[in-house]
Amino acid sequence: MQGIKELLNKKGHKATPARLAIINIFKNNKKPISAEEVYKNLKTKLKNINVTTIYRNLSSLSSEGILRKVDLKKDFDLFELNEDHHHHIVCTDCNKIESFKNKEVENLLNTIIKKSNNFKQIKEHSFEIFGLCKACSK
Amino acid sequence: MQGIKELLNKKGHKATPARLAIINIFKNNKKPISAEEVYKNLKTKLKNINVTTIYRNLSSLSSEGILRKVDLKKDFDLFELNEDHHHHIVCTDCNKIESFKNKEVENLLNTIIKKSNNFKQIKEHSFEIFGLCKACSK
DNA sequence: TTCTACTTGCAAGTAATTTGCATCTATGTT
DNA sequence: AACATAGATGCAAATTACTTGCAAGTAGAA
Ligand SMILES: [Mn+2]
Ligand SMILES: [Mn+2]
Ligand SMILES: [Zn+2]
Ligand SMILES: [Zn+2]
Repeated sequence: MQGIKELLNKKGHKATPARLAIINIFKNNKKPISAEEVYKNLKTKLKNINVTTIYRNLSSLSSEGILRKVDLKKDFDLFELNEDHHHHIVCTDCNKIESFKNKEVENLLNTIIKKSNNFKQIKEHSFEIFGLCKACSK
Repeated sequence: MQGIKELLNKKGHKATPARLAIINIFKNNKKPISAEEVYKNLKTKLKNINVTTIYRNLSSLSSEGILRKVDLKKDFDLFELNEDHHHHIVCTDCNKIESFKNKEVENLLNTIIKKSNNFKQIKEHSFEIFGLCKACSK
C-alpha cells in the first residue's frame, strides 16, 4: 500500500482513509461493482462514511485511470480496477460475470480502423457479451 | 408503411399516429438517437405529443425487437432500428458516429463461448469503439 | 356503431448521481 | 512540531433521465 499513496500524491490527490479503503475494496474484488456496493462494504470499516464520497472518488479515480467504468446494461454504473484490459460475459438472469481476454479482439481494432473513413485513432473500446450462464439456462 | 401496421397489430399493439411517426423517424435516420431527440423531431409533426409517450414507445418497440437500445457511454439511452446487426465507432469530441459490420467479431463469439466455463449460449453482445474522428484529432 | 383493450397526456414519483457549502485534514513548508 | 492551504468530506438540496398512476381518448375487432 506504499505505491498507492505516492501515486495519489503525485497526481495531487490526498491519500485519505476513504480513498485508500475504496482502492482496497477493488484490489480484493475481481468483478465490477457499483457505488452502492462499495458503500455497503465501506460502512463496515469506516463510521460516518457518506455515499457522496464514494461517488466523488469513483469519479476521480476513474479519470486518473486507476479505475474504469464498465457498462453492463444496468441502470447504475459499475467500476473495476483499470489493470490488464479484458472483457466480460454476463448472465442476464443471475448477474454472474466472467471475464476474458482475447488478442483477436484487440487485433481486429486495427483492421476496423483501417477501413474507417472518419477515424484513424482509437482511444478505447468495449466488448461485452450477454447470455445465460449454465446454471440459469436449465 | 403497410407492413408496419400489420406487424404492430399482430403483436397486439395499435398503430397509433405517435407510434407510426416514431418508427418513421428511425427509418429516416441512420444514427442512434435519444428519446429527447425523437421528441424534438416529433413536436414539429404532432401537436400535443408528450415525452412520456416517446419513452413508452421506445421501450415497447425495443422489447418487440423493432428498435434496439445502444450503449455509447452517454448519460441517456440511444435507440436505432433493429435491422442488420452492426457496431459503432464514436467520436468522443463531436459525437460523430460511424457504423460498421465485421464478420470476424461475430465469429469470435463462438471461440470465446467455447472457452468459457460458465456460459454456453449467448443472447447478445456489444462492441463499440471510441476515439477521435479525423476532424477532431487535428 | 359499439365495445374494450390498448394509448396517451399530464402530474407526480423514482433512483442514480451531482453540486453547494461549511467544516475538516493530509501534506508541504517553516 | 506547529502552520498554512489545497484538496476532501458530510449533509442537504438539486439534477436528470426515466417511470408510474390515473382519467380520458382511440384503434381495431365484431
Ligand atoms: Mn472485469
Ligand atoms: Mn447503428
Ligand atoms: Zn446465471
Ligand atoms: Zn469528431
